Amino acid sequence: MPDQPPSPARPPPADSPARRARPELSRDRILSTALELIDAHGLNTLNMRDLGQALGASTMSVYRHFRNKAELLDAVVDHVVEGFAPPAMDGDWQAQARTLSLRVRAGMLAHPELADLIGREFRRSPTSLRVNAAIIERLRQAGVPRALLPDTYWAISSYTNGYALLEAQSRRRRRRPPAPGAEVGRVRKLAAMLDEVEGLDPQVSQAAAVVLSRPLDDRQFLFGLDCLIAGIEERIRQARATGDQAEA
Amino acid sequence: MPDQPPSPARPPPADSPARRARPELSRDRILSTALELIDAHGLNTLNMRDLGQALGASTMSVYRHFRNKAELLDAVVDHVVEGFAPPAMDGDWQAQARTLSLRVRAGMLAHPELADLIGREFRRSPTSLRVNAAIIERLRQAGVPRALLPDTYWAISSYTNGYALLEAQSRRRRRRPPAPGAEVGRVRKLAAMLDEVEGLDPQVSQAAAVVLSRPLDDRQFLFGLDCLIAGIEERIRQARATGDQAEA
DNA sequence: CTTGATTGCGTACAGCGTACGCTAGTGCGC
DNA sequence: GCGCACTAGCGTACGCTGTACGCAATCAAG
Repeated sequence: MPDQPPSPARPPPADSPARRARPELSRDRILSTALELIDAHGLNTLNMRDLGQALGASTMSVYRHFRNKAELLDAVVDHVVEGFAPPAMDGDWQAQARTLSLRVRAGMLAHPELADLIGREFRRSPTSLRVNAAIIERLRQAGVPRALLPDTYWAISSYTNGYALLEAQSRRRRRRPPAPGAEVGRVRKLAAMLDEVEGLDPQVSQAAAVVLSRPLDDRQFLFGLDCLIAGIEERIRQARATGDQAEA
Repeated sequence: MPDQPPSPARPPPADSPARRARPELSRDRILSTALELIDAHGLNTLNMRDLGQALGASTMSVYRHFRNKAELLDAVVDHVVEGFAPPAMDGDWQAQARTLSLRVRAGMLAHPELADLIGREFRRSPTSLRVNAAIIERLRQAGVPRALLPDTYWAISSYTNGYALLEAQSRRRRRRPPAPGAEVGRVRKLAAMLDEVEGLDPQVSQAAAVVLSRPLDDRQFLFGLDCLIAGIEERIRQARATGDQAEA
């Protein structure tokens, strides 16, 4: 395993009682406190001083458990990504892929402030690798042929990440869930902005406002996801038809 | 139009010769210099002092043209997004959507360091709105029915953004284009990382390494894109078949 | 009790964005 | 020509950030 940061060679003996009046600092406590702060006040406003204070400790104490802020954030992300691990499932590969994608998206939206860190790049931490390997294995077992497995995985990942990132951003903008009747107001507001853009036909800007103000929700996410899955299934059928002997 | 930052009410009369020995500071010159610095040294390392120096000016001079760093970066992004504006095209909607998506992706990959800023969120700047409105209008004219236009737009946008973001990251990791024979090394390296992850069947990690080490390239991008487009086309056909009178 | 390791802490510093006020140069009205 | 209002450019200074470093307190083992 990769060496722990400042190498806690001898971990506290676990049977020792609370060694200090204040609850002891631990990786887990730091992580969950950091996550709370991020969820509450945003990723950008998190700083080490506030984190120390929220923990009832000093700023620098955190550095006994994490080499630096980047490593801390990485661990927070891993903490969230743990939850993406696929449960036992059955059904054809389409159904499973759908469930997996929805699960990842839900996980990202559970912490919109972290979504950027989660979805912006392919992460190589042990946790991320394990979760992704498990997802890939599910797809393989569910019947996606080996030859199409990479294409399938990356296509669905890309769509899921891309959509969830946009969605997370719109949740960050207004911290409350979209009010039921707000649809009209949204369109009008965007239409007003579009009208102020020079060199734009009013007809065009009207149509664009309708499209761009459309709320990003489950229904719309599933539209794209199902289209993508259906398109891939078509390819799989073709592959099976043309080169059947390639299958084990 | 929205008020210019410090309101340059009277712009320099344009016929005036170079008023100083040093080339005069201007929005455009600042923007292109900033973009060069970002491309060369990365987004994170850009700071106002270095930017001033690269311009042959002082740090604070930039603030005469941009209210703050965020606004500057926004303008840099807009500068790049300008290039996404769709050219005149013809062909069915599938072909046009394909071209548009490829164009956006290419634009993002032309500046991998900026990709995060471009693709992470839906931007509301006049430039972004104009470009997006033009793209939507193209899709509409090419025959995407109004009722499916929002779903179609967001699905393709999400996929394109999501894929290009991942791709940009992998370009940032190694500044050189992927060497032709490096494929095997990539797989082995990832396989080694996966082997070190606990609780992972060697068989599974082997399969995952193949999938995850797959380079993100044109071919793979087009696989997902074409699947998505084909899936959407199927929906459009269905819509036309069931409710035909909805069309104008 | 001594020794060595480990956690928590306070201080201090460098890098960042940028508020503020000064200066020198410009075009306009007289 | 002469001021006048305005502006682009600049230097200084401040507050906030991450974190290097060394000391203090704690505890296990000898």
